[in-house]
Amino acid sequence: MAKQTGNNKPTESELEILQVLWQRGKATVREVHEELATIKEAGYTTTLKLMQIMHEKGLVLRDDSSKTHVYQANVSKEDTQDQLVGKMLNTLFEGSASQLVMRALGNAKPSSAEIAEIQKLLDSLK
Amino acid sequence: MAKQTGNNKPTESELEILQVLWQRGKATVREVHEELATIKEAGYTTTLKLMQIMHEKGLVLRDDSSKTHVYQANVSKEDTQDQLVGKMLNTLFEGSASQLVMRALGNAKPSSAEIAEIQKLLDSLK
DNA sequence: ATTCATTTACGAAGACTATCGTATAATTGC
DNA sequence: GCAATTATACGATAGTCTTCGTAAATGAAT
Repeated sequence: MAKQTGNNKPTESELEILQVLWQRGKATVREVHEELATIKEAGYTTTLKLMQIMHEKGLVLRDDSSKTHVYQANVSKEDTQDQLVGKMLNTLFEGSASQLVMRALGNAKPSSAEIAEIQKLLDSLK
Repeated sequence: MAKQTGNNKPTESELEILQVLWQRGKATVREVHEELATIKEAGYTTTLKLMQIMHEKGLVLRDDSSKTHVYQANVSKEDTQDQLVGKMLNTLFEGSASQLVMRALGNAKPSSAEIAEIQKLLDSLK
């Protein structure tokens, strides 16, 4: 999995595609496209083009040994999350993680199971 | 303060400018520019142009009663944070606030004061 | 008043994104 | 083998963002 260097962050559309790849592991353009079709409108060639560009950028790997190419993510979900959360921390929360956490928790009304999970993490940080 | 409608989210550069305005309340282009100069390189007219565009978009208010215009934010920091955190929740964390919180906390090494603050919020949610 | 500095306004260039149409290549089914 | 389908490749377009040069307006200083 390629290390992310900071300023090659995926675009909105690329993130949607990465979501599918993270979830499925490997997928063809058609598969990704069908899944995206459930949440947005776009032509098949649009998805194709995006995935080709992502390949050029190194965001995905491609197996083109057979006619129908098979793609997979080349950046981890975790690295991507860290990268974007970090960016957000700097540009919107002055680097204060707790402020971000408060905002996220305050709005999202987490379930008690989620709260317990966070509690556990919090305890381990103390 | 104008309500944010979702798809008019500020760009990266616009966020930098909003940061300054949120902090100072009111500011001229020159003041914003000088402050931005400490963290990035850009010509004066670049900052000016950005702020003019932000004015057209309604992101900032402008008092042009004197030659040197005075700007202030027209979107609240809180609304903007909610908007972008919400977006991130959907596109990167499948809507799970706790996952986002874990990521943010896991990486940012919050101080014990911050931890205590989060603990208080967590207690109030239980 | 004329010059000088500062400010705004305007326009344009370059980069990047997202979108799609069309062409070409490969595979499948008769 | 040939037609139809499916996939990829390529190029073009429209939109947006960032950047800056240059011109025009305003105000200050001598």
